[in-house]
Amino acid sequence: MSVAEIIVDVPTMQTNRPFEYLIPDALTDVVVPGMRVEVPFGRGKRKIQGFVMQVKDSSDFQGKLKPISRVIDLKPVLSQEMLDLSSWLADRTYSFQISCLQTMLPSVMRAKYKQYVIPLVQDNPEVSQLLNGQPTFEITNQIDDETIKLINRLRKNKQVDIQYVVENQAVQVKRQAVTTDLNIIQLHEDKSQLRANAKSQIKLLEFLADNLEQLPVEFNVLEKEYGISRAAIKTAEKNNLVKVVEVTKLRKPVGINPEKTTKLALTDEQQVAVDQISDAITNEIPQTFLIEGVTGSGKTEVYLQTIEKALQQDKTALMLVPEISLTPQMVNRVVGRFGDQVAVLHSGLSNGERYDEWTRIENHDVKVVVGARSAVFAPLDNIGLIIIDEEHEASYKQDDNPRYHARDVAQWRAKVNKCPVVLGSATPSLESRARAEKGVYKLIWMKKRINNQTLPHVHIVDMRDSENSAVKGDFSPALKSGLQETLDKHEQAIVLLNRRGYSSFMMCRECGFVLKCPNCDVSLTYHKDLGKMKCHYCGHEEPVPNICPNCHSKKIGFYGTGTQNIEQQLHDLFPQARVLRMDVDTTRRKGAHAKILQQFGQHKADILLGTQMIAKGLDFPDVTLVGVINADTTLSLADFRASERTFQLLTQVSGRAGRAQKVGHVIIQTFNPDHYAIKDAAKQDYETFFKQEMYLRHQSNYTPYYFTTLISVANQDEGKTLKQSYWLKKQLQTALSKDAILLGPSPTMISRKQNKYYYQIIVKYKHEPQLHQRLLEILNETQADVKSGFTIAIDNEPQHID
DNA sequence: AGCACGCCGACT
DNA sequence: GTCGGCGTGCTC
Repeated sequence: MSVAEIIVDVPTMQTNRPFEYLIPDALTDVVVPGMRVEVPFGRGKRKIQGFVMQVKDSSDFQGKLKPISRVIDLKPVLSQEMLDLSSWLADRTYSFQISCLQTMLPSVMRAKYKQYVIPLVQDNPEVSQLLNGQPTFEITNQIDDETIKLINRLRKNKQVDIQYVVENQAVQVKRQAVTTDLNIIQLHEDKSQLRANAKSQIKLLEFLADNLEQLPVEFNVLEKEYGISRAAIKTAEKNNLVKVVEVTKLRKPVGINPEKTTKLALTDEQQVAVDQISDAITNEIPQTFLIEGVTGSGKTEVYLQTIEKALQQDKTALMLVPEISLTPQMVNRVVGRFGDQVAVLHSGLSNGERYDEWTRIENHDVKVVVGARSAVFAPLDNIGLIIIDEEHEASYKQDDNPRYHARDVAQWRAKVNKCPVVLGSATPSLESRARAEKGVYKLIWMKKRINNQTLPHVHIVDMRDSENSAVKGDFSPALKSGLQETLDKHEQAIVLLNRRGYSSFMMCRECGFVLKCPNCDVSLTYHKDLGKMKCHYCGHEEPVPNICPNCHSKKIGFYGTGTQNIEQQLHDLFPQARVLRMDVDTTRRKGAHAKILQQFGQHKADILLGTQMIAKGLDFPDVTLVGVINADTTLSLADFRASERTFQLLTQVSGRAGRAQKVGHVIIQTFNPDHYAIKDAAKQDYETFFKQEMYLRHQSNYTPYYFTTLISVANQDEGKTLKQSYWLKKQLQTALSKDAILLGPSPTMISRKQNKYYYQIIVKYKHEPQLHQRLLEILNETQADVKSGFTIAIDNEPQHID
């Protein structure tokens, strides 16, 4: 007897454990751990997807085992390492194991479920009407209640049945591609036969001649990278110049073959770093290194040379970068060094493309994977090195289930693969830096900028000063003249507006009324492009009112500063300057982000205006001025990481000024010029900031001195939410020692989102062996409430508290 | 999640 | 009496 333990695709607490299924004789030796299978589940004829966790030859189950219906994959899609990882992850993040398994795979591998009504009788008028001449009727979630009732009744009376279909979306799509039988001489001959105005044909033949060894090449590559249209290819096909074939395997897109780069000579500091990490790779030591390297100290070269080391030893390497710095600049540097051994997992990929990249990795076609957070689950074998660049970035933590931190996953995989982890940052997170202090991580300093570039001159502008507070707009005289000077010298400037939450809202000057979202407890923000008021949480839209809905006064107007507003001010102050705005609105479209940066890089604009996203890892040699409009908005948040985030942001953005030969200037406008986060950022002095911040974290019992767990509770009914919160707190109290600190319940900063009320409880602790178990029990005990619209979320080591 | 079972009220 | 409302509990 062959039995499989299977995690089924039903994300609830009650089904969050393996279920046993019989492996039919025909599938013995076919069903192996890590494979997806289709199984019957429940009393009806429902079929769902499941993951095989284990295969064994006996079962303790008392009832009758059902057999596996069919296998979805021919070979396992998850290795034993990943299966083990999913168990650990589920436990650590308090999430369902099925959710963990699914996050490890490309989204197209998630099963799609469909239900069809199939007739059991021929002559029922109601059935005939429902089917409407079709053999089956698909049940979608748009079907009205009446029809659902009808189907249920017909089913009870055995007039119809319901068929469940598990669909696998992950099929390799066939793509059209071009190839040719002609050789290079024939191609040139044919080209010369063409009419001179057959531009596309000439272009196509030239391309083919240049890339003969790369054929076949996909249509979409030709279209996107070379502007050769489908029509042109068809014409060429008609004239027997080319052949059109279908390809399943994704070819490496020809266009993004960047110039090969070679190793750069290392500075002493870089050499030390490379040597230490290489040692750990060679000796297979799962040590975590923290490279604390100022901007421009050449961390990337260290990454590249250590990756090379891993490859030399026939190992693979994984490099994580924040989504936002996954720019062509960055990617080209890696691909330039390692060529087609690299797979890049960026957000610009379609789901199909992502699946193709995943397949390439899974097939061992690549040795290096570069990607954002989720790339930490890349199906690499024999990993020799894991790098996490900009280690402090909050985006490494996923903010919905499973709430994992890529750093933790990386360290887990490092242990299994016996390889080092390299964390790199100019402004490490407090916890990482503290671990380095304690010797848990090995600290590597890189204090010198390459070519001894000088650090930018930073000027802090006190906005409380009379000359500054008297100004109408948001630009102090100092920033204005700084910008003017930069423009005069034909150099470029970056203007940072801290946080988008600070954008325009509507307030009545007569009664103080603020226009708010009807579903969420936030003010609506004005979107100039839509000409509407919009909620950032639920997407609710409404027209801009011209009289106050409360007191009917006409004195309702915009307040606050958004990027659009600042852009207007820039136009008014410097009419001749070309301004590029980069924020959530202008970068919503895929690829828009890269396009804006490219334009700016080509000096097609003088000023780049934007939010946080312009602060990261960009390297524009002509930028000599960075202006920060409002340094303090992140400071005033009621979050224990507020200072850390402010410091990191200001340090990062200041690092953008004056690379290459030119001296950079940074002008920071603030209402808190004496705050240590701002003063230390101005001096680019991480160590001083670290000491001060550690002292304050110690005072207020926060990370890294204490562990934190955030539990948030939500319900449509505010009273119920509060009652549940207090019950929860009491439950926790009984499980915790006197040393633990229990805060709340308190309403979240946005206390109502999508018509649900949110309350949170914070647990701060040093050693609470009971806590984990108690939280799991609580999750189990609250199952009934979850069904009635109640939610409970547990965030282990939250990145922000709001 | 989806389904059955079971217990209540208001209908032919 | 019975049809159908939803609360509860189970799924290998």
